[in-house]
Amino acid sequence: MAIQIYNTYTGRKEEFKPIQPGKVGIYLCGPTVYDYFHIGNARPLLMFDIFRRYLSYRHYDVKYVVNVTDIDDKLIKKAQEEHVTVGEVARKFTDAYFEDIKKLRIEQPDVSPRATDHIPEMIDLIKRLIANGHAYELDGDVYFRVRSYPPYGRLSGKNIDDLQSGARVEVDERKEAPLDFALWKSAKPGEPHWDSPWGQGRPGWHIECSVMSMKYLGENFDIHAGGVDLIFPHHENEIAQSEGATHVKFVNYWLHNGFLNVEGEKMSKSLGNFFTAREIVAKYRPEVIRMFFLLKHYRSPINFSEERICEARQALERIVSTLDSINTLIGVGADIDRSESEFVRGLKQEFIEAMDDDFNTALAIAKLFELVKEANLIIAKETITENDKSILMEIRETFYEYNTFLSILPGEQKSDSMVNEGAYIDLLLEIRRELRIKQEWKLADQIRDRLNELNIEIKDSKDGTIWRRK
RNA sequence: GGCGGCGUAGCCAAGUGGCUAAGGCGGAGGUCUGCAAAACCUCUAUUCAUCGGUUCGAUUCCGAUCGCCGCCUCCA
Repeated sequence: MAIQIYNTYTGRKEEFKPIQPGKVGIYLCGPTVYDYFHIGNARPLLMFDIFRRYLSYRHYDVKYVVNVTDIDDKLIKKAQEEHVTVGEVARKFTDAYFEDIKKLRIEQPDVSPRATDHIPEMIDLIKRLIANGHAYELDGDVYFRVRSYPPYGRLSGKNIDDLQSGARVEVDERKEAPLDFALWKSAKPGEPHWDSPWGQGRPGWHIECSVMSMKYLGENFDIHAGGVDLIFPHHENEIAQSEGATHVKFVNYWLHNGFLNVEGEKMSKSLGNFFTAREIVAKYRPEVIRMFFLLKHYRSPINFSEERICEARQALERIVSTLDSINTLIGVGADIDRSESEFVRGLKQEFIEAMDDDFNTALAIAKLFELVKEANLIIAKETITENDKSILMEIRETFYEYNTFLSILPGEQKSDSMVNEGAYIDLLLEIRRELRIKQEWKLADQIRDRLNELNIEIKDSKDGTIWRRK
């Protein structure tokens, strides 16, 4: 079965057929760097990174581009408020963006183009649009002539007449039509600006994505992604601009993630009901946050609350503790010959089918829990055969394999101090073991309680005592 | 007003024209244990918002109703 993807453009799931066999070009509308991004903004960054890595896992050669919008109204406003330059705002929050995605275990895109590095290309594209009648200049501004592009509204399922009657924007009287949107804006005093054939100014918001996606992925590329709120007008405008200039189909598959809500309302800066990603990642492990998102299909809205995050943490704990048990039972590095069991193979196939079906991570994760259940059943047995062991190994290998794109297992990297700490804890537990043999419960319990206060959890079992950080 | 989506157990959440409606959290029992914690196991929806229709058969398709949400303006 081939990979199926829900395409907003056609409104249905379609078989994914890359333009070039074995290769995929993906563009995601990235952050506007005027502030730290919040946990809702993290959803597309996190999910599409997983999809991109999954496609790599499925042997596609993926080129993944996520832009950085470093010039727009919000940056200008922020700079004015803080009495710094727009460049300083952009630098600060671009750095923060890269730090934050790293903390969330999101991999670097192959290309992270900045809007301000592509002004000449934007000017070129606008020139082409003017030349072929899709755009017009007005006192140093340039507008796209929506009426000149008949398919306008196709992506968002809107028609131009409805849009005009429902328009709530104050209409710029100079424009030919209310829906015409800015490609180039003349500079106001004190604003950043670039020279152009229409005087000094700056690009409109939508043009950068057309330019940068086509520059790095070609005039026609496979996948363009973003939040549902970008469907209109941003992506609609991108299509009009790009196809108006090239007369080539812009994007084959449009993917849109659902919103993250807080108590039923969307999380947004303007509503003030947001948490920055860095706040959340400081409070919960990145794996937990990833699990939280994975537990729901990317196109559905997801409700954010600490309770939901804690549920995700518990769910993840179930996986991690089973893997721990496997490791203590058969050793971390053990390598015994394995004949792939029917059971594991079946579930692996179901996992892949779930992922292939429009990236149904919620279903895929459920398959993982069925593996966990099987592993626990084996672990609980009185006698464990060699065959049992090999099944446990297969299950463990499966988790490691899928973790290459899920990144939900605890990170390997441990600092030196943590390694040392581990040695001390082992020492304490060794002493405690002696005490328990001598039935000196009081002292033994004291060690347990004190370690617990230090967030080290002790679990006694017949196979010995294991510990972990809470 | 226009367009789109959603309504599945206490909560979260997949899914399908007909076989036992996944999985997780929580809860209840049990196992293990010096005690504890943790963990594990078992159980936890005669039913899929409501009402009609199509069908041999619908939670799944169609229509209506009610409720919730998003977009139509910057927004992931």
